[in-house]
Amino acid sequence: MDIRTFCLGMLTIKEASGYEIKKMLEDPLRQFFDASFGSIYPALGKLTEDGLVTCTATPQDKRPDKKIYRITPQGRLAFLDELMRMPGRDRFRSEFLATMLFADLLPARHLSDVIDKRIAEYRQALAEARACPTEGIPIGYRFVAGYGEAIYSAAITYLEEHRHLLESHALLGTPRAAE
Amino acid sequence: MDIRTFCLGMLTIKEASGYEIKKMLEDPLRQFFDASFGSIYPALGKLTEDGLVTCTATPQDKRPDKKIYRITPQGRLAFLDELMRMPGRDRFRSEFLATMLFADLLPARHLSDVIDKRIAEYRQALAEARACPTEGIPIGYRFVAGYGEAIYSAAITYLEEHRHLLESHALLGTPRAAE
DNA sequence: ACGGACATGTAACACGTTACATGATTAA
DNA sequence: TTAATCATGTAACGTGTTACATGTCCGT
Repeated sequence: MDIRTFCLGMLTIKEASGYEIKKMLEDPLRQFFDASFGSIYPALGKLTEDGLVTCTATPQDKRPDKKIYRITPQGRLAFLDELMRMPGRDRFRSEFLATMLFADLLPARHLSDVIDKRIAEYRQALAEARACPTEGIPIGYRFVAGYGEAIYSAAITYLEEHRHLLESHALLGTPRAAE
Repeated sequence: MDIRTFCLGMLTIKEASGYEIKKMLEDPLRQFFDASFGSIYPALGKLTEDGLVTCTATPQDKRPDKKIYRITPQGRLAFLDELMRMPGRDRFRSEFLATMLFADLLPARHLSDVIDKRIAEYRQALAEARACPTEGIPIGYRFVAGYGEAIYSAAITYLEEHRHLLESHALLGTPRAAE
């Protein structure tokens, strides 16, 4: 699902400006969804052109007009259409895992440092997922936040229980079997 | 970590052709890392230009030369340099989760179908992670495969235990609070 | 006869990020 | 005075995918 479609989806929940859509992607959802202004604003422009949303500019003193976008009936249909397609594969791109893949090349101290920091980040993500409000939001939000909790809990547990595999290896300076 | 660096990393494990690097990314690792020929071949070309790898073309009958790449000492240094940098944030882009976010817009049957299929896919991924060989590969490989197991197990459990939240909602046809 | 594995490579395209451009208000 | 929040938008850039181009061998 591209940003354009995702914005359209956000507008099924409530009317919003580009700025507000960006904010909705923070806190509980930022782990899974993210977008920059540079993609949101053009996306909203295109949706307006295509008649899937309407735009009302509200003048504000000493600021650019706030543009409130609302989804149209055609917009709802188009979004549903997109939503009914079978979702594609997940893509879990992780620089952390890429680093762990080559952990045997790293100094022991640095390795431990990287793992410590990542566990701390995951704890942070977990706390944010748990802070997800339980009212006034579609059920899907809670479901996704819960998914985040489950995944991050599992990741933390795994890292804590298995980090020694990499760390003991690093301390021993064991050379690779392949070399 | 971009594809170029990742190829360099693969070559720290053993010499390989572009085709072989692509194959190394299948099976246990494909969940986390992936790359197309369209990115691998140009990457190897650039690495050769930069002197980080060398290339030996082995003629084969009735086939294009097989080009074996080997990492150079400078290549190892460059890769280590890259590996020592703190890894950036994970990016978990999931069309499935994007769909679940708006689950309340979907017909109940379709929703169940999507969840069923996804659970089946995760089971498949889990089986592949478990099939990861335990010998002749760097310790990091096993660690990453184990991470995959942990994550996919947790995801399956979560989906099985919480899918009813979305499904009962869909059956009831409960309208959104926000509307 | 057809698809898949082997083997490399290029070009067009899609998609999103970062940096730039502008500017007021408010809290530390 | 420095940064953050509010508020929108464009252009350059990076990075990777898909499709195209070529051709053999092997199994069913």
